[in-house]
Amino acid sequence: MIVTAGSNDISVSKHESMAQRAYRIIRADIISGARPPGERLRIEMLKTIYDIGPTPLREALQKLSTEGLVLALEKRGFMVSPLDLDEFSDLNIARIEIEKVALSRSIALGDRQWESRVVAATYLMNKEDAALLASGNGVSDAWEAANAEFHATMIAACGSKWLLQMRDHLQDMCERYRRSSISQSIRKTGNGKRDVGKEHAAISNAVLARDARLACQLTESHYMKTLDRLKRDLKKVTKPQT
Amino acid sequence: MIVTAGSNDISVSKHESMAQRAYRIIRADIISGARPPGERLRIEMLKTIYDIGPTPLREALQKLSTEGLVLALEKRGFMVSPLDLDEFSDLNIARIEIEKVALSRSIALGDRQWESRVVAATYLMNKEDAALLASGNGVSDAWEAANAEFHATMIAACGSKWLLQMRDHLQDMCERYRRSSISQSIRKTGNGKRDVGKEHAAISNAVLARDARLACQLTESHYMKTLDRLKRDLKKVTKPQT
DNA sequence: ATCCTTATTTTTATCGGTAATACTTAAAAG
DNA sequence: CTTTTAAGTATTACCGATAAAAATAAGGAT
Repeated sequence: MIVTAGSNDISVSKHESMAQRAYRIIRADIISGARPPGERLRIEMLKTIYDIGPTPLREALQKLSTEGLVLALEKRGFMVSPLDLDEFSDLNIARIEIEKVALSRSIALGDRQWESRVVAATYLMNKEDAALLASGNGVSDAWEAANAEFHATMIAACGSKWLLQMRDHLQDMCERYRRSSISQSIRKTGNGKRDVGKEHAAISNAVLARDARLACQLTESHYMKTLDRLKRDLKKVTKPQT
Repeated sequence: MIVTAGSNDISVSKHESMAQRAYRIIRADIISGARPPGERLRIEMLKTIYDIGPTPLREALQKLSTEGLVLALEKRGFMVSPLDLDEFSDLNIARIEIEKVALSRSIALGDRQWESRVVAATYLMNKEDAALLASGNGVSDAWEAANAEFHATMIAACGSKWLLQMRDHLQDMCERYRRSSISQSIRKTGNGKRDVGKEHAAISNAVLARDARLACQLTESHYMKTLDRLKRDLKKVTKPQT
């Protein structure tokens, strides 16, 4: 199973309703940064852009406001939620904590089948990490996919769909911050002086050794390193435009 | 600050939009059980009941479907999400795990101000527990409020609004199951042979002693006891009606 | 005679247009 | 310079039209 980076599994049905289509597309556009934080989402404007009527558009925006990606202003329409450094910290705290909980549970509950998935994901991740180190010109889409799959697999056996769903949601929220940072520093270095491959390998070993304590600790510091770099890069971006 | 049982803080504005009004009311009706699980939510029907037009109703239902309280069926409208024992377990696992994380963080980060809030909430809880034990005829609304405030206070200093928000959401989802159970056993016994007051007191002591380990353990078993009773009562209710 | 399949009818969800209402901005007067 | 008023713009909600699905009835086959 291949899981694209930070996506909820929204199946693209043939007979997709206009509301669902609008929701899916606008959501992707917000997370990718195509619709920048703070941008006002006027119905008239969206109507012409996406060629979708006002009613399904409003439904989509309402859904997105429940998720937190869109802000519904009283009698003043909608806007893409602005970026806020404090919220980013908050978001990451929640994400990392939930990830640790899920990881511990996964390690405690995972069966042989799960172990094999871990081994498989680690293998792919290892290859992609090597390729990343070799090429040196930033992360590829393949690496992104392998990375997402790697971390998703580690916690897959946690035994709670809701726990996983909340993690996915938080990850999507974080993704938007990450993209904003990347669009500035244009995916410059692979990962500075970090050897991400080593970190991934260490996590995988701890997981397979069923050492929840160590696995959590490694995962936390793994994410924290990325977080610190993002925070640095984001300090310039967090002025929401009106 | 008084927090009513398991409610998100949806402010009731004077110039509330029809969509928001619909969302708020239908949400409350679903959680309270007024709209039973599995019930189809036809727009025409809701239009006459709530005296709200079809567009804001659809917006409200879309929001609720994002939350998980309502199920959106492809080209077949909406229905109240059916009750499912497996999902209830799932939900509770997530809730308890997040609660433990938040509690640990709260104990580590809480300041004197927070301690005083803990003491205050414990005091009220203690009084309500005593009243509950004395009267013997089931939990009162005052007890419910004190209980919600008690547990909310313990984790209030966790330092992540998102963590708290996710807990609230999960709690609301659980609440619906709880209400279904209660409507059957009609709030019969206070809590069987449990002395909930003792449990609350023990949790409070562990929290004030900054013993995260013990506090988590006590909180977990505290919730698990309630959970087991609910599960027993719910085994009869979980046949979703068409 | 009964059951299954098919066609028709009725119900109902979905979507786009439109009118009314509220807000914002800009300009003019005090 | 501040305040008030008016015009323009955008949001909100209702309505009608379209299309899809469920229900029912009819016809044929076993």
